[in-house]
Amino acid sequence: MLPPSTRRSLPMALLRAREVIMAHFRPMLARHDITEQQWRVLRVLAETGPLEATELANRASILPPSLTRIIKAMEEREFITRNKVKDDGRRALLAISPAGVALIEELAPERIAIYDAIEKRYGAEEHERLLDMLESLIQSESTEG
Amino acid sequence: MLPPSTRRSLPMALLRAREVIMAHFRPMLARHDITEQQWRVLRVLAETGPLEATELANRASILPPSLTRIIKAMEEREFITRNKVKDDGRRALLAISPAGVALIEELAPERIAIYDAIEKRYGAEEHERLLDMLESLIQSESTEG
DNA sequence: GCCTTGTAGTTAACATGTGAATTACATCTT
DNA sequence: AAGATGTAATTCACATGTTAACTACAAGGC
Repeated sequence: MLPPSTRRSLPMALLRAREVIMAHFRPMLARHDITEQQWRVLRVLAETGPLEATELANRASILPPSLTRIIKAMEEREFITRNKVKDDGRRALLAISPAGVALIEELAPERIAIYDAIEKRYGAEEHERLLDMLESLIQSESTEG
Repeated sequence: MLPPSTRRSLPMALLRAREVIMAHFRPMLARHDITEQQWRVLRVLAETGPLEATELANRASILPPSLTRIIKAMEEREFITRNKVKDDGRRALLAISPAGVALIEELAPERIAIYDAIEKRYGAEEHERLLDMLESLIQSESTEG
């Protein structure tokens, strides 16, 4: 089997695909002075409710050292809160604040419009199939292949 | 249309997919003390021949400021060379050195083995289809949708 | 109770991502 | 030829990615 060229390798294709998609969201995030990762943290907490750092890191696909810094910044801006867990001095519960919820709600319409535009350009069925295939790939690679 | 949950959004799926794939390559790169981006630069130059910085940045999907730093580091390690272009003092041609070629050749077998293992786990046909779909997505988003 | 082992989170060090500003050249215009 | 405009590359400032080391705490074994 030939070594894949950079023109057709899975890592490069995934990277570029993500770039072109995120390009549509960046202006929105920049206008509200939040990063892509901060946005992911907010959404996960909004959807899931309070979480400990490890679980939050997994769900938002952010590494622990990055999450530590992100949490600190977002606490200062009062988008999230942190409360120590009784019975275990190591853990802390992270939760979205009312201001965080407000930000999510403010951005919701634009966010939906962007997603819809992507679906429209690429095709709704293709979009669904692509998501299925990516999830399948993630499964095949993460379950001790 | 509902806002996509973090469990099924294209940006998150692309990010996670890339993570699980790259996890297989990182040990190899770490053993040779090169980063993922340095590896991309080497491969692009090996496949394409000498390039100017802008073209190299595009092909390797690396932003100009990052490329500046990467080039500097790789020049010091003598994996690449740089030659000013006559007639235009701004441009420089970047090329892979013999040591760079040697590194690529040394890693080739392991690289192929990793790709083959991924194809095997995920399915060769699925793999091809996924690449096609990703390229199609990139096209649909980059051509002034 | 003390010691070992394990776990959650943080810190440190360095590389890259990202957007904005800057420098060095080229080219165009008049 | 001087000035305006455009382009290639770099620099700056800050955020995140990444690995390794470290701290703080918990649970289990003796």
